Amino acid sequence: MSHTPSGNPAKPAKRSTILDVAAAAGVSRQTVTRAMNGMPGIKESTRQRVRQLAQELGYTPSRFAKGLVQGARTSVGLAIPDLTNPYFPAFASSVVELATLRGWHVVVDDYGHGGRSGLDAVEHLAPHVDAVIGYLGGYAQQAQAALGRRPLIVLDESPDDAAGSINFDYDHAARLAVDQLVHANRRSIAYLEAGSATGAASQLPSTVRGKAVAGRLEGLGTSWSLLVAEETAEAAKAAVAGFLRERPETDGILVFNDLMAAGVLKALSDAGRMVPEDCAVIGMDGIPLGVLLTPQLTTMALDLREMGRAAVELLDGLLTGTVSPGSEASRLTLKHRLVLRETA
Amino acid sequence: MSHTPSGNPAKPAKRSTILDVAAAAGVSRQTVTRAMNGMPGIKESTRQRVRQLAQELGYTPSRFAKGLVQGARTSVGLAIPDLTNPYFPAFASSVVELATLRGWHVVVDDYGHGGRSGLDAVEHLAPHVDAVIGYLGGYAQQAQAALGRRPLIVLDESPDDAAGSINFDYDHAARLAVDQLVHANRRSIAYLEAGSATGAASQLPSTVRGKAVAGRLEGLGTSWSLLVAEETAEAAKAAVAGFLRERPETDGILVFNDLMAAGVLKALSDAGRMVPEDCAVIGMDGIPLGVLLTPQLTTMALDLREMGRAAVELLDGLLTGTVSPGSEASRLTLKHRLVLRETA
DNA sequence: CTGAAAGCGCTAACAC
DNA sequence: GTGTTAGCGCTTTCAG
Repeated sequence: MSHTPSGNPAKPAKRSTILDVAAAAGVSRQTVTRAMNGMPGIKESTRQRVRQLAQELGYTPSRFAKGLVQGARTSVGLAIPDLTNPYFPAFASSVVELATLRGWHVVVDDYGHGGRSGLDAVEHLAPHVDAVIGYLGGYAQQAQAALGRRPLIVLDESPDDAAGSINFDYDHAARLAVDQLVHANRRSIAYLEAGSATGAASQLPSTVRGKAVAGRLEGLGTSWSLLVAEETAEAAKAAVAGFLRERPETDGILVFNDLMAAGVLKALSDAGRMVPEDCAVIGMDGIPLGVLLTPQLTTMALDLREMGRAAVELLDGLLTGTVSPGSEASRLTLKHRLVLRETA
Repeated sequence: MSHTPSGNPAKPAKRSTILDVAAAAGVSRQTVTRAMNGMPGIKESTRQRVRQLAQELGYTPSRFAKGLVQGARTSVGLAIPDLTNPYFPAFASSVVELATLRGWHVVVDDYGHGGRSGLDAVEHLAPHVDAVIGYLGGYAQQAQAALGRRPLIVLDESPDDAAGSINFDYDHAARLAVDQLVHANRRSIAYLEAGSATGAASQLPSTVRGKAVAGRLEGLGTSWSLLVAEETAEAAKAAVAGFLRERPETDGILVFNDLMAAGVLKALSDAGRMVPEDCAVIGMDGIPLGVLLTPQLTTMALDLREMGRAAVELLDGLLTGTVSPGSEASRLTLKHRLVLRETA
């Protein structure tokens, strides 16, 4: 048990500065600097004494003054739509790990609440960071403008206006997934798209991955249906539950992402359908959640650790000037791989 | 190596400062400040022109100079052991949301990689933040020391040395959970603890929640077993799989957290046990994952949004001086509630 | 080994 | 409307 010396500092007293410590120790501020930063050219006893005093006064150097003088330690903004979808923390975890390894720090903004947009997130982050990595869902152009010279790396979005980008080869993913279903002789395939549930009226998917899936399905001349639900497991479950009543013959479902696929599995189970016997399911993302489901989810997986590494390395290149903004090297395209588990 | 011709600002040229913009516009720096910050007392045409130039020069104000002059906009560090366990992002999401609402920004450190500790995380965060909220797994004393006067809020840890703390009433949780099993006539109960798998040799749980569960079980004179596994679904699954072979009579399992409970469910299903008929399972945490599992997980739930709010409000109090460090108001204790779903 | 000066980039307070 | 002065807290010279 340790006691706080001389009472608790209750009110946020004016932060003590280097000068307070210097005065208390009867030395100059440079000596304090030397003591605090472990610099040479100072007597060990002095260092001890100064540090002791600093501790007692609760002195901690101002990050602003330090940054102003020394030049910024890199600070990266990470804009994410929804930490509640396990996909994003998995990605964030990787980014944070690798950024930390480089001595950077990461400011996270989850803009999924209160009707905020990816642009809001970037604007909120902008004053505090040297660069931003983010899933913005559009706005790349304005977001890059808000950052000025500081690089923006956008994910899963048209790369034209950002310094860097990471995209996915959805045609490849769609091909693998659709073919898997078709080769297993699935005849009535549905694709569950994420979006505002405008009813099943719209015949065209709106997301890039949706379009890729549709394209492949059309290309094969397979009969298929489009379903739309909000990007949550619950909404997916409800949408599929309703759909199964209309189209009981459905024997294969492709899903926008794994989280929604979890909801689809629930709907199938509630409807008494065996998976994959009666109906196969393929998700997309490859998050760890998939193996915890019953049956375990077959999915188009991205290597999220690899993605984090790609993002951080790309940013490093942009920051050091090794990679120039908008150059070929600044546009990455990653591919999904088919992970066969139990649902297809 | 590609060198970009002048004209395309590729290399990280020396950041342009307010003076560069002032010079380019032929005005004083104060006018630039007024233009950039939307301050009054400036002709609209001048503002436009200055902003235009700033944009072209890629000028963005130095956060250090600004912070030095204006006093810090609050920056909160969030130290978290593992973004891969859905519990933590759920909590983080809430903290980030509410901090953002207050105009704060949040620097996240996930210290679960590379053998880093909670203390490492705080030390890494310290230079950049005005306060830290964190699951540190010990180290509160040293972490608070590293922060000096800046408040530290520790979660799920002895609160003695931190400015603020949030703890859980595990006795209450253990009572609810154990009684639920006992009243359902479960006779051979096991508790799966998180920790380094030292073999089933140790007869005593090491975590606070483990001790609470053990206490309740002992108090009731029920026969029970202690199991230990690392804090992952996979490890939990393996541990339980092995245990079920030794003790096939097991008919109720209490689990350290929901993630591990997911693994337990898999082990049970692999062993051909029906849940809850053959064996009931109760998790702890109340993360969204629970409802996606099959069968849906019964659990001792914390309201994570509520927790995030409690943490942010407590921090606000500490920062403004409304709450004094170490005072009664700075020590919060939250209770779990039993959420009955399908596994018990 | 220690101290004194200069200045990082910005904005608040006052001139004009 | 706009410019000038001062100074935020720190580290980097450079003297002693």
